[in-house]
Amino acid sequence: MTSPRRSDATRAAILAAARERFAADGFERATIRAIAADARIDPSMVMRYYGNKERLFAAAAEFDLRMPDLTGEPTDRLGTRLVSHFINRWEGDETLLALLRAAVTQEAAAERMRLLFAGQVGPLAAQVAPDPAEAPTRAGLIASQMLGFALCRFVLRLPPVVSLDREAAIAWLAPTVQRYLTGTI
Amino acid sequence: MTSPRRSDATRAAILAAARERFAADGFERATIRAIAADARIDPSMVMRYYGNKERLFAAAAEFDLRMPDLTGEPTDRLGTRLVSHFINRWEGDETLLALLRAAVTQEAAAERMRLLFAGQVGPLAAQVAPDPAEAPTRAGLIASQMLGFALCRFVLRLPPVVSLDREAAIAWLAPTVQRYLTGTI
DNA sequence: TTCAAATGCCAACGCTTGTTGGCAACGATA
DNA sequence: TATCGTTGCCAACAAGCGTTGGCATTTGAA
Repeated sequence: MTSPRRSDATRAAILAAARERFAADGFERATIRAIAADARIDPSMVMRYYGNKERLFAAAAEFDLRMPDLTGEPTDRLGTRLVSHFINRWEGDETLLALLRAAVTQEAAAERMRLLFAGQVGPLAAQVAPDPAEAPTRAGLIASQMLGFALCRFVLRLPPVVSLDREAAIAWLAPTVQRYLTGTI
Repeated sequence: MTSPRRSDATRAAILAAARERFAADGFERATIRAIAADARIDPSMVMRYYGNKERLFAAAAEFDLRMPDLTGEPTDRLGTRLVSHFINRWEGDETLLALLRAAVTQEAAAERMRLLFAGQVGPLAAQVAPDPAEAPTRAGLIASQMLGFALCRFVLRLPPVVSLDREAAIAWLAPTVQRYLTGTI
């Protein structure tokens, strides 16, 4: 049981600013100075509370996919449920965007991304796939489609992908994910 | 008709080194000094021949998807043909990898990626899609899957995606691309 | 009231970066 | 041979970066 510190508000402000900057600019273009300015504190405070830039990123990019429990869900609705859930997670929390932007050049961020999909999508695939041994492959394929969609929509901003509304996106992507999850090759 | 210059070999060496570094490290982590060292010349030569780092990248990331002519191809083989072609392009030329890594943080690279898919996949989709007006959307969806696959395989290196052999990758992805190209929602 | 810990800012360090200007060697042309 | 553009390197610049140490102020407990 740790008692709340007076600096908790500062720590939180730093973390929020860091998430925003990392999401918008990526790891190397987001500077400690800019993050500190956003949080209205001195850059040296960032160092005191988080040690260095890498550890700050590690703290700011803490993320959980919060995969839903799909037991009892009709098998043919799994794709729709999953795509809908992923879009929710992407749009409700910019941390995943920060993670994606950083993972392209930061090995530590890439490793976290690997753990995220292997550890959270993998088990879900193991539950519903015809052969549980294929679960990692199926999780990887789902990652390729959902990360690719996020890349095109939020990072590259391909106009036709940006302008897809939520329902159209689900209608297009759900059958793909459904097949990666339960279909046969 | 421009006559060949004595420095053409140097220019080519710089360009080759730049492609390699940009592909491996991304735009900001690839330094002019490192590129010059790889090319075994002085950093100032890079500036003389390419002006600045952005123009060097623009020259190094010149790329064409070389989309094949698919007229006369059986409609149901389009997905396979396309996926196979994309994998060839990815594996045969690291320029596309450099472009992807840079596009995540460099607006100019992102713009080039947008033009690449709108200008080269779009027209192909317009030929074979049920409704040509949907061509941009279909091209965007194909981009989301193929870029997502490349992201997971070459950049993030998700183990199950890396270990997919060529045939398995085509078998999984081709139906997806086929549906994005010719299927209905 | 006293005092030590916590909080915050300032100024500066050392390093790397992209970029520039000048100077020597070379090579083709006259 | 004399000349002039080309090719290349060296040294240095200004700017920005992550990071550090010291000093003032505030806070909460004794």
